[in-house]
Amino acid sequence: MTAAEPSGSPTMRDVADHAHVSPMTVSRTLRDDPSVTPEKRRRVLDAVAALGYRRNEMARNLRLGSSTGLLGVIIANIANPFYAQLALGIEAHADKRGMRVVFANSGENPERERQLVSDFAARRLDGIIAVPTANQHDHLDPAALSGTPVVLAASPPHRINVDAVLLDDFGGTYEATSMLIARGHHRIGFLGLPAATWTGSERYRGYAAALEAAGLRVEDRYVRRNQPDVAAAVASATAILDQPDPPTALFAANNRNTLGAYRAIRSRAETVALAGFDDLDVADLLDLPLIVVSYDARELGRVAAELVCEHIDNTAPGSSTRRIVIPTKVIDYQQCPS
Amino acid sequence: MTAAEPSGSPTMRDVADHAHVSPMTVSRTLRDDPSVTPEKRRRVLDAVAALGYRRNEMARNLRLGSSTGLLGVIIANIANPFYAQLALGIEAHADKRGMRVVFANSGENPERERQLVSDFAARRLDGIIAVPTANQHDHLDPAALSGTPVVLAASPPHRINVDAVLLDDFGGTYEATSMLIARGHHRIGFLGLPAATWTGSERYRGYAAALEAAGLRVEDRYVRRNQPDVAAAVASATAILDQPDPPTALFAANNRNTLGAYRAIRSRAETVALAGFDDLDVADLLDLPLIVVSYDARELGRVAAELVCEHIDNTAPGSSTRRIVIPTKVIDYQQCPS
DNA sequence: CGCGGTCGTGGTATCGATACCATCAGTCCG
DNA sequence: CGGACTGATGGTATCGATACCACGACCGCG
Repeated sequence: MTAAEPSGSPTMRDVADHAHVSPMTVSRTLRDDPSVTPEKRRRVLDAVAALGYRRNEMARNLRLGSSTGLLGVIIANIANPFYAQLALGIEAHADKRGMRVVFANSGENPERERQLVSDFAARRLDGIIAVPTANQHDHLDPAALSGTPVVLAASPPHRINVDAVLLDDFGGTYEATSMLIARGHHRIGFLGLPAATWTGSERYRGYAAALEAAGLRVEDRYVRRNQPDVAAAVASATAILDQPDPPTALFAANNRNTLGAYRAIRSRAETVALAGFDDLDVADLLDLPLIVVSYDARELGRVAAELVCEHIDNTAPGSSTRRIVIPTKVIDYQQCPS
Repeated sequence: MTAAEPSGSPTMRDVADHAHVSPMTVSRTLRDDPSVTPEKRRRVLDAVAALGYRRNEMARNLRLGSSTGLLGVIIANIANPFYAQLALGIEAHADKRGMRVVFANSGENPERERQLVSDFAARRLDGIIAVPTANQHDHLDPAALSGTPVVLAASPPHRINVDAVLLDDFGGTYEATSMLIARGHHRIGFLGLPAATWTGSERYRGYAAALEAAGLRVEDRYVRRNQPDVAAAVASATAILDQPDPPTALFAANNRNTLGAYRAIRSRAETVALAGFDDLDVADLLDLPLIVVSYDARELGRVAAELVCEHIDNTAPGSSTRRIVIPTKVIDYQQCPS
């Protein structure tokens, strides 16, 4: 070493000094500029290796004004397998575009979600895909995010102007509930999600509409709408089934509730039919008939990535707010014995 | 508007012009410097709101030379619930420290892992926690990453000097296999992971050691070690069980293999005992006795975050390579009927 | 009334990397 | 042999934000 190494990360100037060239030559070498002599190129690369130098992407991006090549994904609950599939779909498309994807977990906490979005925009990610936790979307408005494109997944925008990729929450729930009714169930319980969320209200709407279409009434005592985890779902299902004149079937509004309902039903003597939103990868292994509302979560992610990439490409994307709906498919695991 | 808005993201200078103050005053206002007159403060904040201005964190970090406050996590397979728990544990600790966590998925692709690590280091994240996919760890050496601290999870470092948080792969497998033997099984199949990975070789070692300790021999025809997904695990399990003189029990080296083995066993007439590494959240719902090697994945993440934070704090962390082992616990789901 | 001291504000240099232009050596051709 | 030209290299300004210093206004006190 010709001199004392600087304490912090080595910079391009350090490499230049070490290789006895100018910083410009270092920059060119690392940018694969062909106009660098093989001799100097070698010296630079040696110095880079000797110092463990690594170009500072943030400074580079600042100077170039170019995009960061990053797509940010804010998911509501990393422990939910649905989001894992969503993530894979997003990655599949981003890969083709040569973009990198980073994920952050809001933990279904609106304040955290707000901070994460703000942070992603401040770091100038090229685009953001968010699964909003609450119904307040002001913080997701690109106009308030220096124009960073935003696409919502699984929830439509509320008072802001962005694209969204949705599930057919209403239709899927309607169809599955109707199937229970067609099997002769007239008292059907509902394990739902908070009414303040889009999925929570849509799936409830689907449930209620199916009952109404069959001339049945929604009984509030059969409905619970706030189970944050499987244990709570078990408790709610048990409470519903412990009433006098209990339902003969349950509809669960997502995978957590389906698992909870399954556990509750399994531990009792009477048989209760079960249907639920979200497929389970072990659905066919359960020893109870189960109807699920299934959908291609990966496709949902892929489409969301496609939309956000279109916004990234078009400097003037127009003000068309697109809503794309991913279809759902009802699967009856009673019909297909493993 | 007093003038045409600039096309790109508004900058501090734009805000300054709009508010008729100098960029310095804008900077001070946004930094909550008390030496700004309320009057000008208001003008600045109004301009910020009017322009949708957002401070550029990258430029800010560059100037301040301060840390980014980001912890990067590179996980091997986002679809594996184990990693979701790991992520939650990391987040729990990072939250307490006021750090943000971003995740990236290597998809068990070593080249992708290399790119992601390089990218995280180039963007000057404060620290990296990685679950390495292969046994080649050169790209994870902090010396080659401008000194960015690295902690490995679930796999010890190979020829590099970093801390790691491990599972008791050997012990857990040994104990569970021994339990199968104690139940009278003398022919035990093994669904493993690639031998080139740490977990793959350790879990195989545990299996083999348990057999040997009981005076049994490892039969190669009972061993398959490369099932990348559940379907492949089903196929391998079926192949093992279809042989003449088949095993009466199987050990599966991770949750994918356990599920695959379960499916294979379930579709045949004879009963086959099953044990596996990784707990399943539906383990108690399966209609077959099941032994699992369980552990606190969240704790693993928490400890990894702790270690990497210590490195971030200590400017000279010493060269002690620590390895912390998270204990495993064997759970017998036959014993605790739901 | 003048002098030192605070307080609010703006100018300038800088973080690390690169675009642009200047420069200088070497080459080719009229 | 000289001038124009190509090609490698270095100097300078800049991206957006902020640390540091400088400056003018205002205050109180002798």
